[in-house]
Amino acid sequence: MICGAAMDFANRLRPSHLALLMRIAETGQLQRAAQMAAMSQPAASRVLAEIEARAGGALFERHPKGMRPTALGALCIRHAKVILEEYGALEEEARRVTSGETGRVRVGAVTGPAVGLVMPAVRQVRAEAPDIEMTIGVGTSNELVRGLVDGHYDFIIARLPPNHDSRDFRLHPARNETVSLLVRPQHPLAGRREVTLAELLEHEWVVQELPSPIRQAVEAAFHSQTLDTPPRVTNSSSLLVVLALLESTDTIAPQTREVAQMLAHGALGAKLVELHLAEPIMVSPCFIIQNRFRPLHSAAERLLRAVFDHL
Amino acid sequence: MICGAAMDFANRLRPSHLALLMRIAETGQLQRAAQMAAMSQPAASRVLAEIEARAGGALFERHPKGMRPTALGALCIRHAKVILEEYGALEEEARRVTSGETGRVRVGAVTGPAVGLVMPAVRQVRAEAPDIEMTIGVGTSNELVRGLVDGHYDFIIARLPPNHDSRDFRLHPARNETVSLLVRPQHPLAGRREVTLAELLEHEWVVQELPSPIRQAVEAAFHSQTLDTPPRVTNSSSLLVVLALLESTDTIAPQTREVAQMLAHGALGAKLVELHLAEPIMVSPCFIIQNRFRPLHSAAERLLRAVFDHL
DNA sequence: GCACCACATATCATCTGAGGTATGCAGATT
DNA sequence: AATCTGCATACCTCAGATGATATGTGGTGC
Repeated sequence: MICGAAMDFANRLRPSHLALLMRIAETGQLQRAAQMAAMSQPAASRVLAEIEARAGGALFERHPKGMRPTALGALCIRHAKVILEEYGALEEEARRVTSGETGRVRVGAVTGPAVGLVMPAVRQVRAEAPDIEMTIGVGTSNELVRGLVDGHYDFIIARLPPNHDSRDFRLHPARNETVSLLVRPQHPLAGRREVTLAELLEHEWVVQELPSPIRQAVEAAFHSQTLDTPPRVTNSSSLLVVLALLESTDTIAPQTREVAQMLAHGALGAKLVELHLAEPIMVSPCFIIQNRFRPLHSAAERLLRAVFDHL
Repeated sequence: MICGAAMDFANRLRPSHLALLMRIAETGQLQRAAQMAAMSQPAASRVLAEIEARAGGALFERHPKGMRPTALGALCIRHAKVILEEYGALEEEARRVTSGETGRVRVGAVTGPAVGLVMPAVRQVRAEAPDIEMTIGVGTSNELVRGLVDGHYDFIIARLPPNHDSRDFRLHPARNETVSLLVRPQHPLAGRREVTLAELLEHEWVVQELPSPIRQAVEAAFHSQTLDTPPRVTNSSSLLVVLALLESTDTIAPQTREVAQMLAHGALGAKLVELHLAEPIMVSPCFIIQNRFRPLHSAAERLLRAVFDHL
């Protein structure tokens, strides 16, 4: 056997070679195949000759009118079709991934921006590129930042925890958040205008535990008016607990404005109202945070742009 | 879109690249993948970097302990498996064709060698390489030579027709043929030893038409003993006619020795016997003939060798 | 016999790609 | 802090692939 030369015939067959073979088979003429491949006829002739040399036999019978595949040639062409098909599929899918038409995005956010920023952005991207798989994580800023560092999130919207070096991140301020106070419609203060904090002191409250930003914001608001903080407080971050209390008692529940509005005015039919405060309660601002050294892939980039659109 | 660079990403992905990707994914380490591919780690690193540049995104996440595929990388690997599989199949099938383990052979022969040479050779090749598809054509030398010139046969075993330029062919003498005379067992001469031609003159004969070689050989045998040719002759080349006459009458039927032996002693159960002649009747010799300028492919080469083995 | 067509061959220039070694860099481990 | 591991980068070499032009060859058709 005259081995040695044909050591790995197929591995040296590049896709362009396969394409040439197919074009020759299609047209039956080397010349046409050559000009389809944007090369000169001699070049095509030589490429074919080299392939045949490595294959160890002729792939085409030379006829005066053109070329017709031999058994070996037909074999190659049969496989070439499959291979090129697969290459095309790979190219197409890769294009869709790199162009952000498909992919997986994982975004994290604290409750307010999750409702007010991420959800609209997700809906927008979902409409534009339905093949993107988006995962929205909601948690505390600390959890989110840890998730970002671990690579669990592509980017997050959270408050900046003090214990992380901000040089590791790329930050963009998100819009300011304010706190709304939710009550049930039967609450004595419901419908009142310009409610002061002092009036709220003696009511029941259900608030997230310290050191949550909302709790901090609420307490800061009282402190800034040299008031004590409300004494009758139930601690819970559970929305379930909050809703249960709101539904059955005259409890006041602070929530970010976005969440409050969703609950009060949304299509969910929750019968809740926002108190009208004399002065707004501001929460420490959120940031859009991404890992400085981990570039976003296209799908994530796309969602991020959508988030910016909704700032 | 930053097109232009990634014009045809997949087409520049060579099989070796795909293999590298798969090895990286398998081992999770660039180094191992590199040494599996018998290359240095930096080379592998650069290859990967180039692929990623063309793909438009990272294919692997770099971890301190190694590499893990990204979504894009997993996509490529998925397709790479299919492509490499197909390349492998192509290589394997091509190897079998070029090494003559499979393929199509078309051989032609006149009756004698068809039975005595080609059939044993075919059986041998069939046993060694069952995937070779063999076609045996039987005909007159003229038909066979025409078929050889037309490319219908890879090679033939025939007598040399005078009207063809023997420089177009490569010739090998096949073994000499002799004619046997078949009769039914009840024939008066059956079992007799040293039958002379003169004794045969007045019997019935069934012989091929002139200018068939057997007819020529028979007539030449009579002429060489200054005898007339048998007068009571039925002309037919049809084996069916011959067998019908032999079965029902005391007709003498000349056939090449191979055919006669197959009929008389074969497993077919034909009740026929060969006459025992005082002097053998020689047929003009056959040649193994191939087209001088059309090289045989491996499967044909293989069958040809088998034919030579049976010379 | 001559023109024509299609493929093959020759020759040259060019450049991509594959490979090597040496070295840098970052995270992890001890 | 020092070391180890694993990948990236820089720089150089070189074979082989690519591509164009010009020319040869072997058929068909007039």
